[in-house]
Amino acid sequence: MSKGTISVSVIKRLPRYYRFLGELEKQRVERISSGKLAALMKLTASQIRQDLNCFGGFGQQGYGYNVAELRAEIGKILGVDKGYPTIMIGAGNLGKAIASHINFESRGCKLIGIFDINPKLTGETVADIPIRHTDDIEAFCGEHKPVIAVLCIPKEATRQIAERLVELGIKAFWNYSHYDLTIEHSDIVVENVHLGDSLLTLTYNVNAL
Amino acid sequence: MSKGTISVSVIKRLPRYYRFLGELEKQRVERISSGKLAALMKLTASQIRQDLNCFGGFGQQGYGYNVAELRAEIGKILGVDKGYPTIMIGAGNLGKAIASHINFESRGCKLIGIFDINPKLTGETVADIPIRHTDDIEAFCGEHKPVIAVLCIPKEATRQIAERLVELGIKAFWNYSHYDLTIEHSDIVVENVHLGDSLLTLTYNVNAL
DNA sequence: TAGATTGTTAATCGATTAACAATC
DNA sequence: TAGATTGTTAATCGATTAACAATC
Repeated sequence: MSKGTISVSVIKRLPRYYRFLGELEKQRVERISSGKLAALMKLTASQIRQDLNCFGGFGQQGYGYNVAELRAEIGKILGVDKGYPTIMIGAGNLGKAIASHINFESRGCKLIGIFDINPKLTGETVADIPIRHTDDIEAFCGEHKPVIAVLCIPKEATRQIAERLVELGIKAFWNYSHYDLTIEHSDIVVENVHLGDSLLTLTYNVNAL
Repeated sequence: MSKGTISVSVIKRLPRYYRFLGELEKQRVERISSGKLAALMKLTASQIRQDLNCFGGFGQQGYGYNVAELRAEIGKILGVDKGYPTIMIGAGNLGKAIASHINFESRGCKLIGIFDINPKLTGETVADIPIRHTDDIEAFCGEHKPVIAVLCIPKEATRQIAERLVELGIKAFWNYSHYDLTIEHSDIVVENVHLGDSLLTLTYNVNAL
């Protein structure tokens, strides 16, 4: 399938391709050329063809790409059907919003547990999932073997919780805490989401107007 | 101050520099060399010096950089004190979480209004700001002249609301909707936040383990 | 077949890294 | 002064774009 290692630039574009192709499929567009897709996504046709050919020849000369087929291929590459068991730590405003707002299932994840250190939240339900106390993480992980953890906790707690979760077999972190998580272990992946940085970038660009 | 146009790669690193320097300042670190900062941030010393010299010579040979001073300079470049009047459209789970979770003030923005199309939410308060009905946007903008809009609305509504806000003088969008907002007007800036894409990237990286 | 459009190689462009003279 | 570390130029690396032969 692949030809060597795929660059992170390419990987970060894949979800966007997947999204646009989903939209096209919904509009019952059967096929699309790299040129048309490029115009739609504000990329170059060249880049699209280069990107897709990292994974294989999904197109056909003189025809273009079959939308449904291409979307399915990219979905497979991304792993949208993996259903990785996922837990969330921290059920404050942000945690609750993420839990109910993000469609984990369509992104290869299945949210199966939510934990918070505040006992007052225990028993509350978010996205049909009961909030458990942080003390129960060990027992829960032992039983359900989650692979991914979403961290919606204060930055002070992040380092420590992450270590604890690695011990329990967590392989990936989707980190919303105000802390740049970098795990030393090489077989752990981290995606840091810094919403504040994103806003600050916007502010910078407003200055430039 | 600047030397020509700054590349987006550099700009996107600025908030992270600002964050790390804030942390160092809090720990009462007075000065730091590009080498030490690079080790901390997992960058190269070369890159840090290159980045900073896009804006001017903030360091001193043989000494390094004064932490507080450098942070202040970067803060000024980013515009952390601008206090751009900002409104939010959409007060669902995500909107409420963003409004209460993000410190707008420390990022050059001042959240002054929240709007939702659901009349049941009107009057509710989030982050000390009353939720208004979407119908009141025009009157509010006429009076308060907001510059930035945070969009936490469904993708179907985004295009239209954005156009309406541009008419009302909004210059920048922080867009959380499931829609790639691209404004044709050249004097409008957009920061699309696609949390779903971020999760999907994580899923891809988990597959690779 | 003729037209369209891919897959892929080559050229260009930009960003990162290395090196080192300047200087605090 | 000697040591450290910057600012900056040059070298390298990688990513994007252009071009075109292959082919549906």
